[in-house]
Amino acid sequence: MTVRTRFAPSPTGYLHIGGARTALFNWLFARHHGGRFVLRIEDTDVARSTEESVNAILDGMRWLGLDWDEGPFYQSKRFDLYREHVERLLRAKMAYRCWCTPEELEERRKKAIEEGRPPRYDGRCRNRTDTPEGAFAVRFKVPPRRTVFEDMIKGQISFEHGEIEDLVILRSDGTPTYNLCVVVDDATMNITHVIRGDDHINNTPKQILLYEALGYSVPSFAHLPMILGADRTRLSKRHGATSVTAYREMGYLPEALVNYLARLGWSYGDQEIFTREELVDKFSLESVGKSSGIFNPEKLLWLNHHYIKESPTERLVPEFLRHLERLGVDGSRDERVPVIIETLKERAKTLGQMAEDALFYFKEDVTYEEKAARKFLTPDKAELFRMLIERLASLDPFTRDAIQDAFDSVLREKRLGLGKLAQPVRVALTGTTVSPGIFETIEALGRKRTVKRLKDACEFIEKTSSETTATR
RNA sequence: GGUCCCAUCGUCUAGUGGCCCAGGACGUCGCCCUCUCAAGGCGAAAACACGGGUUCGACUCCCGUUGGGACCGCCA
Repeated sequence: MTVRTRFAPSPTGYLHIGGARTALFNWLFARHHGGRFVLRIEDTDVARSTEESVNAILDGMRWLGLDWDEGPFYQSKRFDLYREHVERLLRAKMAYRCWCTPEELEERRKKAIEEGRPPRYDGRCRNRTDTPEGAFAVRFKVPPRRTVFEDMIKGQISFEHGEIEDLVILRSDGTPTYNLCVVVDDATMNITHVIRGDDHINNTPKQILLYEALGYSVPSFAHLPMILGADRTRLSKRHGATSVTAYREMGYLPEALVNYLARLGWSYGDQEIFTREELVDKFSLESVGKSSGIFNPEKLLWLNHHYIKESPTERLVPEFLRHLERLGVDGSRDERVPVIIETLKERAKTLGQMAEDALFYFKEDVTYEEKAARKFLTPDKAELFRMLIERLASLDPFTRDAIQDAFDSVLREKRLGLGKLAQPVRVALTGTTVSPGIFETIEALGRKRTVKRLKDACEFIEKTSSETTATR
């Protein structure tokens, strides 16, 4: 039998980091076994589901490269199928009508909690023979025994049915509920392995009971440990960015996120970096851990940095331009872009940061950081800058090696170390004391701008030195 | 509160009874390299929750305690 897995998000928000990992593990498992990966949208809660959310989820999946073989299927389009199944259970007396209203149930629940009893449905409509007027829900009759199943990650798990209440499978408005839909869908879509978060463990016995009642074979289950925030509670908005989209917007690479998510809960010896192919090749549920993991943004950042460094420059160009644009710079027609990226690759942890760091290359005028200017743009530098301008003007080709030669010749003549010239030039060109290596910076900035900025710096020096003399 | 799940450095983890006075990675700290910042190299601090068993021998097996988490809906 070929492996079939599925990812079944409910479209009530964006693709969450936790959801993305569930999707990834399902995808990896299917791909590893040469199986099929199915996408299903669980939108039975019509009120909370939105199309916008569906699109966000699909976009997120595509961006991460999690392609699906079938779907997306929408539960909202399969209501007839679910109702048929409910009918079947009703006819077999495995389910019954319940006329208790949500308000009554809520009241009983409250009372039960107050009296210290478990807040469970008391089954009062179970053996009811009359058929009152009004809307009714349908409940599944949970048989009195225990259910044991073998979880592929957690091992054997067992539940005493006394703990399970007769669950509603059809609401009084005629719409089916989650537990029924999942079972009907997974069964009719021939899902062989249900891989999902372990927050679903408590639903599993109910679902197994439904499979059995409906005469379907029960799939294998694998419950993934949760991803927690730094405070060890379920990862949520309070822990910072949790949507896949947000990471894309910040300039993370999908391969970094995929690699990070794969390693959160799964491991392969001491290996940290995995290509997509390696992941598919090496993934197995046996090496998925049982305990929940805390989302660590620092490590994700490290991986992102790694992938930025390793990516071919062409790969980064379009994304880089996008981030530049958000900062108000159109670099699309600037042929220096690849070279500029080269200078920044090694030090940018995100593409967003790379764009920010690249801003000085594009600005018309440099604004000096006050402290930097005071320290490095001192009167003695004007002469050095002029010598440099002269030599740079005649360089051909204008490459980092040639630029270094120009520096060397000035330095030799003046008997100075590189440090004495590099920092002032850096300030003149970028306005700050931090930038890529000075030769590559100049090469990427280009001759015209370099010369212009050095000249501007000379003017600045003259102006400030005359001011200080004047105040003396 | 009930049910279920979980428990190795701050974090992700390796470890499936002797190879472990516990290995790797992120982060942190120090040193080296150096035109700044990074990158890179080298090094350091840092963990088997606790208590009982089982065993010649437990991080590894069993039980309990403690701690953490999830779920308890006519949400999914």
